[in-house]
Amino acid sequence: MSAQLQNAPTIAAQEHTPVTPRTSQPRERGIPEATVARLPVYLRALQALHESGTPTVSSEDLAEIAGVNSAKLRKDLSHLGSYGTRGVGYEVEYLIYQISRELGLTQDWSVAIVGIGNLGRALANYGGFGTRGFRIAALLDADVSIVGDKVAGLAVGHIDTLEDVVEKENVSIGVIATPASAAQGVCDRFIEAGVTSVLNFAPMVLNVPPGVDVRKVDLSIELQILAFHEQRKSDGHVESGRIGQTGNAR
Amino acid sequence: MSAQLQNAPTIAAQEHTPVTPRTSQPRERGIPEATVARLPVYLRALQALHESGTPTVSSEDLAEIAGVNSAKLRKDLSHLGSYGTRGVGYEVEYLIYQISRELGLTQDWSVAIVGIGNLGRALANYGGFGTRGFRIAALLDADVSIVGDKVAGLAVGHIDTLEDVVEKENVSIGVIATPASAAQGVCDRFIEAGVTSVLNFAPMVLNVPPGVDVRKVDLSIELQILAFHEQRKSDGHVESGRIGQTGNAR
DNA sequence: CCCACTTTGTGCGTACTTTCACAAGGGCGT
DNA sequence: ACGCCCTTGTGAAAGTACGCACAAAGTGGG
Repeated sequence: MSAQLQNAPTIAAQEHTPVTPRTSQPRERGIPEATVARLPVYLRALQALHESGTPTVSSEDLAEIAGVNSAKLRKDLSHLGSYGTRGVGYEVEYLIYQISRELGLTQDWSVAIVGIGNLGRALANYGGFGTRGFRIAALLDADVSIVGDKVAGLAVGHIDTLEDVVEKENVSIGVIATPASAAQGVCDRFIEAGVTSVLNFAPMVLNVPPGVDVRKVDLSIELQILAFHEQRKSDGHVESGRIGQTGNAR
Repeated sequence: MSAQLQNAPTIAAQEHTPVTPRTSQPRERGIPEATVARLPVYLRALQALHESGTPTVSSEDLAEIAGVNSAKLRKDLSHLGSYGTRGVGYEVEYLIYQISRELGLTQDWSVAIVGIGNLGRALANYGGFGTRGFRIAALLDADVSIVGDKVAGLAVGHIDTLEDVVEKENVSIGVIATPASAAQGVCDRFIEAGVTSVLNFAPMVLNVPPGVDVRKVDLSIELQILAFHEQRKSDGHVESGRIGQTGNAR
């Protein structure tokens, strides 16, 4: 056997908590976290299909592209509603819309990136943002020698303008790409300014109050997980690995 | 209510498969994937404690720092063996060694990064590598205009030397930081050259044969997951969120 | 209008995770 | 030495996730 982890979870939700109260409506808002994490993967696959002119797709085919089990994919989609047609499959364009809506991508989210080093620049230049419901509202850094520089068409602002930017641009998601030592401070300022969702690239656990979502992406952690599996392979174990691909799930 | 996801899983293992045959030895090699994903987080927390001169730490305190439930932390560590002392806690230095060993960080792993754009540079300059058992053996790119440039002290090589580098430097982990369109091709070459662990930053699912581990980190997927939760908050739901922090787990 | 074929949506069993709660174990003061 | 207090390690319960297998539901041909 073997393994394949594609999409590994080094990013992880910090915790959970029931969510979805006890209201119990028709189809109560209760999409499993694991499903939410895979929806973006399906969305990407669907967009590729759409661009290639494919009108409909079966769960089998879409699952193949997304790298998951087809039953899992159907169950995931069933949480959104019954958008498929038996005997036919799913209409690509319609499904793209439904998933986008569910993920909240039909509205625009303003993002502010703090820490414009190589990683911050990579993020700013990452094409996937603007095209998927996100708008980079500002790039901020503490280093005055780069403040004013143009990155991805935007002038880098000074970190001290964070609060102003958050308010004026209605920033709802803060991205931290600073060194670990500055992360908590930036995070606190984001929260103080009203931001309730933070994407943290700094290698440290952020301390945040209830109500704030933090997702963390840690490059070295991913490598460490790979090292673990790599070690196992040479340990003389007849292990199998993994295949399939979760989508950011954890 | 509230939430905090810290460490979210946008990175996800593609699949699994039993692993750990039917041998059943004393304490068979069977560390849960969820645990493996958290070990790097504990390791980082422990290293911080070590640097600040703390000799021992209780599961309660370490869990607090790492952002997880203390019972979970104890259970995770129990998979490695009994390295704690009741009534006292864990000896920081000893635990660092044990986790490092388990993760395979006591040996050096050679890493080759392909795609030296902003992201590739960010990765190359990321301090967490060298200090944690990883050695960047080569930086490769297809763009001849940057081949030869010095990045993080290394000269960028041409992608055509990939096979040579993998063999000479004994590369065991390949990092793909290229555009999506080039990712599969690079991945195939890595595999053909003998690499069995790949860390993919390109926004696409890689197709790999059994025996190869692929972990994927997708920036836009993380943002989409945050958008989903952010949307829920304003949906008028009295949701709770999450707290705690998984560590790259799936 | 009916039948054969295809593909969805899901009930169900299994496996994995998380968390609680507590017994077992070790240190320290007296 | 004894006993109290603290913290680990873990059994058991609860919650989640996964994937199989199949009934339900459309499609299209005859």
